[in-house]
Amino acid sequence: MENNVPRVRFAPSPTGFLHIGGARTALFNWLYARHNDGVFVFRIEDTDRTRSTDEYIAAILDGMKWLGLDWDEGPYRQTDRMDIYKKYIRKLIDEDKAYYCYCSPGELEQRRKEAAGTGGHMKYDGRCRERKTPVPDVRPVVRFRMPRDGKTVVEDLIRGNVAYDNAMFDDFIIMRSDGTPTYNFVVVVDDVEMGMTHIIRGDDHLNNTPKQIHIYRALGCNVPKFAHLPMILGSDKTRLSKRHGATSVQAYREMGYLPEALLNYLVRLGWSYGDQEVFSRDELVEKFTLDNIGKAAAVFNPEKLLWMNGQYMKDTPSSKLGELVMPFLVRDGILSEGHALDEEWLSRAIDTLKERAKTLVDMAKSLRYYIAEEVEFDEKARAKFLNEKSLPYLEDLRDAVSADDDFSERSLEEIFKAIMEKHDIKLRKIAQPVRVAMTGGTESPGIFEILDIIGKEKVIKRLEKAITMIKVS
RNA sequence: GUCCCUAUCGUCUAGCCUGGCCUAGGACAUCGCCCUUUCAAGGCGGUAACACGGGUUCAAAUCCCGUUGGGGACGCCA
Repeated sequence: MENNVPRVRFAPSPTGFLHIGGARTALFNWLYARHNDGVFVFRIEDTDRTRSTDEYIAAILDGMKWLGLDWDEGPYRQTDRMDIYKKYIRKLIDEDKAYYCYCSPGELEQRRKEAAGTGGHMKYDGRCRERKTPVPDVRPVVRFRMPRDGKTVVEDLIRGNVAYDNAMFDDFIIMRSDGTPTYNFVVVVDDVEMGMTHIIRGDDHLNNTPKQIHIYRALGCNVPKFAHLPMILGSDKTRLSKRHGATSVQAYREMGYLPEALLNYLVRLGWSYGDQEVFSRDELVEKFTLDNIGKAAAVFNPEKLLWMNGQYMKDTPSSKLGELVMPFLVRDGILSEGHALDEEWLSRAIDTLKERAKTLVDMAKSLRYYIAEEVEFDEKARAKFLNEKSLPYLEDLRDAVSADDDFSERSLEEIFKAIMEKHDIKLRKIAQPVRVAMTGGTESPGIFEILDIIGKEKVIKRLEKAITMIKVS
């Protein structure tokens, strides 16, 4: 044959932001394509015109780009392809594989309710199946003629063979009365037209698959391979939703997560490679295969994601983190827009912070005390450490630092040592008050490190401020 | 209601296909200790799971059946 290049796709519907589950589906498809030197197609399923918006399309594109999931074809939009669908529907009607149905939504809803009440099947009864004449003044839908007996087997790469009794399916609608086609139909037409070889998607589509298989057959096309991914659930084991906290990719972006970390966390929801937890992108591409995917649904655990992000923060070069943290500094009012920082200085500051910061937001927050003119004090910390007791140490330190032309880590250590000896105290007695004077709080990198980063001038200023505060109170 | 999927520590998972190496391994979280100028990080150690019941077998987390739990689908949503 002409070729056997695997072709896969990610096909979200733009009725919301790119969420965690969608991102993972996209990731698995992307990895499959990259691992197998295949083609990754991006398609927007926007046939639901009432709920799809351009804003969401833009947001999903943005999310994909941020995650670095680049596509080889697309994005295709189904609303641009209506002529294609109409052509196929025409064909099915002409071949009597589909037919017009004149039942109104109200009638259908009514019958469904009755069926549910009496324990029967909630499916369309097929009453327009053999109708030869149109009902006047009614815009009909088009239904697909499903077989009434026999079985349909879905050969799933993850779940094995799954058999369905055809008797349980009804003749589903493939075209609405307004002339637009529906999901189960367009998805097949597009996957056929776009030459998809593998359909990797959420588990929630497994039950749709037999219907789609019959469409493939009716169209006279090859059925692709299917791989249905286990779902991602919230902490209470129900479908992941806003109730469980942030679910959109951009929300994590705004909380200061790194795309690589999010991807790494997501890939481990359902996929594993022995005991390994941390994978570079290249490693993932190299190691990803469908047979390491589990079958059971996974619970999304924000704490592990946070840990994962910390791992990536540590391993990201400080210069890179500097670039990444800039927007957060501006957003959180730590730096005014357009104000530049010395790159080398920022890098050094980040060196001291990246081991402890779990997110870019954390880092920005810590950077505040390096950058700001005025320290913001935590009241508890201030009360505990900036008081009469620490006053003499702070005064001594101010005097010594002012006289210290060197202001190196080494000279500072000497100064501290001298003060410790003079007052016969341990380092902690002086380090904590100084830390509070410098940062406003009790948590920070090593005391000599932060003095070095803050710089002599500001150090003296902050010591003065602390001393004044103690004296005034 | 009907159908489909699924089931190892609180959570993500390895092991299951090709039974014995499993007194079930790793990671997050948690607890304790160490390191220490704080908070982290790091190091060391601990608590913690084969859902249940039947089979098959010399032997079952691993194979079979059932039960229960969880999830999903049954739309003129995707």
